[in-house]
Amino acid sequence: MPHGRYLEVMTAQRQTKQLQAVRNAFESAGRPLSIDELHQMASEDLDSLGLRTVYRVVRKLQDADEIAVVSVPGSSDRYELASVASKHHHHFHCTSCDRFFDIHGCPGGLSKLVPEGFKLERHDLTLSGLCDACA
Amino acid sequence: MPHGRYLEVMTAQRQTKQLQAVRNAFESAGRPLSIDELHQMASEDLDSLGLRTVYRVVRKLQDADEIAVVSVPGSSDRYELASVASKHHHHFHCTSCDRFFDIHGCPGGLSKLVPEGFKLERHDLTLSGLCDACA
DNA sequence: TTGTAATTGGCAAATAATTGTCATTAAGGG
DNA sequence: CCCTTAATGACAATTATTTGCCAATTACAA
Repeated sequence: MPHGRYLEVMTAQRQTKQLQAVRNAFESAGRPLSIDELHQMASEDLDSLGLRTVYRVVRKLQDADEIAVVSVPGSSDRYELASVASKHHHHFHCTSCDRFFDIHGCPGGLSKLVPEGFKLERHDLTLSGLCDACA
Repeated sequence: MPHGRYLEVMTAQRQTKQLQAVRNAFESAGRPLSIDELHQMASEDLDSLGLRTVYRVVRKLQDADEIAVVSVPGSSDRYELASVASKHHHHFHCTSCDRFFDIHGCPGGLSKLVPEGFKLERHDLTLSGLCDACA
């Protein structure tokens, strides 16, 4: 049996405090979070939270299309709310605190950069430097 | 003693066929290469080439500023000639063959996307889709 | 050609990130 | 309030990548 959204939807979902703590972390952060950031932030609500559980909750939220993975250059994967991910946007990476932030807007005009014969399907832009707190 | 370019420059450098095979791979590919791609391509010149040696040669070329690392989203690091890296450019990632290609040109106008108080230092753009061979 | 030391390559070991296992806990329907 | 079983968390195990080690090889200066 495939592991996926359908199965999860059919399966009973318990509203555990661990799940809530991770959800709260996404809501309150308002930016893409790594597994470790999620663990740290959600642990403030629930100090007994295990890293193993964070991995499992993240997988479950992914399967439920509640969050989406954000692959970034040079750092580990981040996750963000699907409601945010569904709106085209980009990210800013602070090289000092290693946090990622959402950037709204897009330069556009990228199709003219694509070589002859190539088929453009998506693009990712990462600005980097210092965030307001670190600057 | 620090491990760095200065030391390497002072140390005798032997023109081994392994080093030449890796250099040739960079020259003939004309695109950023992963460790495994380097190993595969250079092995066509020199079938005895060990992966361990590729790691070492890449490190040495980095220390000598002959090549630079290219961090990309969702895939392992690539390396490209410093002469290419020094000219601002971006990359295209083929999701079918997993190869990266150089893109010349840049959309520009990114500073207006930066949030108030943030300091923009660099940016990375990755287009993705299908390369000409896969399309 | 010879001597020396840089280089190589196979394998083990160190890293780092994620997952399997399983006894225990607890959510929530009845 | 129970009872069933989903969920948790500690730990071991796995996976993937990179590096340490060292005997054998080889570049190249003398």
